[in-house]
Amino acid sequence: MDYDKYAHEPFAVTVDLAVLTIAEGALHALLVERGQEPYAGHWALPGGFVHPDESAETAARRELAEETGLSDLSGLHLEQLRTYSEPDRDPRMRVVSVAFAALLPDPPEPHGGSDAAEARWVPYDKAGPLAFDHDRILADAHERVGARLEYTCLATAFCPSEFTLGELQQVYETVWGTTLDRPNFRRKVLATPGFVEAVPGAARLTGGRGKPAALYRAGPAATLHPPLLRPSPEGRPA
Amino acid sequence: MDYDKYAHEPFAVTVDLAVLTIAEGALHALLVERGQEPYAGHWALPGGFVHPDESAETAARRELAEETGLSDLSGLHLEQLRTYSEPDRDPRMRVVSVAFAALLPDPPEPHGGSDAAEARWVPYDKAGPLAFDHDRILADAHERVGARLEYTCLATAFCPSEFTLGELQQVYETVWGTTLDRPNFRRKVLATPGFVEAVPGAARLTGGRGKPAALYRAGPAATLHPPLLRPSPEGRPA
DNA sequence: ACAAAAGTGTTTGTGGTACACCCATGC
DNA sequence: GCATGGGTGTACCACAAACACTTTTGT
Repeated sequence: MDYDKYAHEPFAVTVDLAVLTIAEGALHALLVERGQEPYAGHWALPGGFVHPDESAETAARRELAEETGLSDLSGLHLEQLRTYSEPDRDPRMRVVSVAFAALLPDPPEPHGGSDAAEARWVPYDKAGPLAFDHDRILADAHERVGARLEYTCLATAFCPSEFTLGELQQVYETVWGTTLDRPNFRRKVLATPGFVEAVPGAARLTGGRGKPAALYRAGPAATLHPPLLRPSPEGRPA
Repeated sequence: MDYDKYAHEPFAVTVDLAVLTIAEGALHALLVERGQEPYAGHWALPGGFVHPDESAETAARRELAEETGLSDLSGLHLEQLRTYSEPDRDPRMRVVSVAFAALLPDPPEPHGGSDAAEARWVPYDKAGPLAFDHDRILADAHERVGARLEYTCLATAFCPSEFTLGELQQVYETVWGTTLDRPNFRRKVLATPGFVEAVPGAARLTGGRGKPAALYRAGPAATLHPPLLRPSPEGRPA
């Protein structure tokens, strides 16, 4: 280790955000159209350089606000995914990128911003091919979120502050691509202390028709014990 | 984004390794005594700067070999933990560190090496206080490994290529700090397809006394379905 | 009346827990 | 024989899957 800051080829450190939401019953990712080379005109994950006085987490929130014009980041759940450091992942120079997975309820309309020509919610299946190694980052984020739904209370981060159990269930079904039994899901969630809290007296129509659903808020718990396992990913009827 | 590599204050990118093993029935971490400022004479996690042509993963293996003289890294399991990027975490300059959790079976004796005055296996409970934010990294690694034991086949990475079920159980008990019911553990492991494979005919004495135990190898599976949950971390009798 | 969505009840089976018990080896 | 550690069998309990059924709303 030496002390000369300029002795080595410098590294740049960036953040990339895989921002997910649920709209019209389908998983969507937030993408920006790049305004500059390399990959100008291609779609990419929002992100950018970490400033000298910022942590990666701080930079992630700032970049998201700048590039997409999203102002209400209060409901934003940010989670570090992993760091991508292959030497050739950016053609310009050596760039190490800290990737984040982020979840938003009630997708607001992005505006496009500083470095991005345009920002848009794109259905997850139709998102790609993306610039750099962003296809892989987005896929890693999806996998990670799916896994974390099983044993954490993460699902509430996809929902607005007050939500119905049907909406919560839709989060699981959308991310996992499965269907769940409604009565059993309901029991599981309500039996887990601290997962959700009933909003007294409140109810809301969901599909326009049908019985109004009771409303819930996210509870204080962070982890699920026991976990809410998804139906056997392998052929095993688990 | 601009293209002038030297426009900003440069970042340095390092790796830090929380290398864990089980020795004498207790969890141990691999620590080095720092030979240079800052924190000269203090204990720290092994690690160092990422070279311009390396990924963080490559750098992690190289640094571990250099600093500890460990030559046989074949059984080494490396897993990215997270990236620590607080602006003031290193007093010299802006250093972003990619942390890894690593597991080794059968702890070999480290030699001390290039930048480290000495390298040594230290019982996990007695490891600290460490230099920089390494106490936190080590704690995060422990927590992560404990969680991943539940739903991945990670435990075999703590074991030599051939091991007994008793040894595998000791991995769980040591990392979790609990005791498990032997018959039930055995059934769980054998019922999970691809977790372990029997070595035909082989057996070994373990404690010097007792019935020789059958030997197993790590199987092809990577994840555990259903998971092997640890006894209720909260008071709940799960 | 009918459809749609929320919510309740019940049955059935699997899997985990907690044991008791048998086997093989060293001393 | 006894201690020690490996391995098998079993009874009980809890939970979860599956599905029938009731309730409340809009059209």
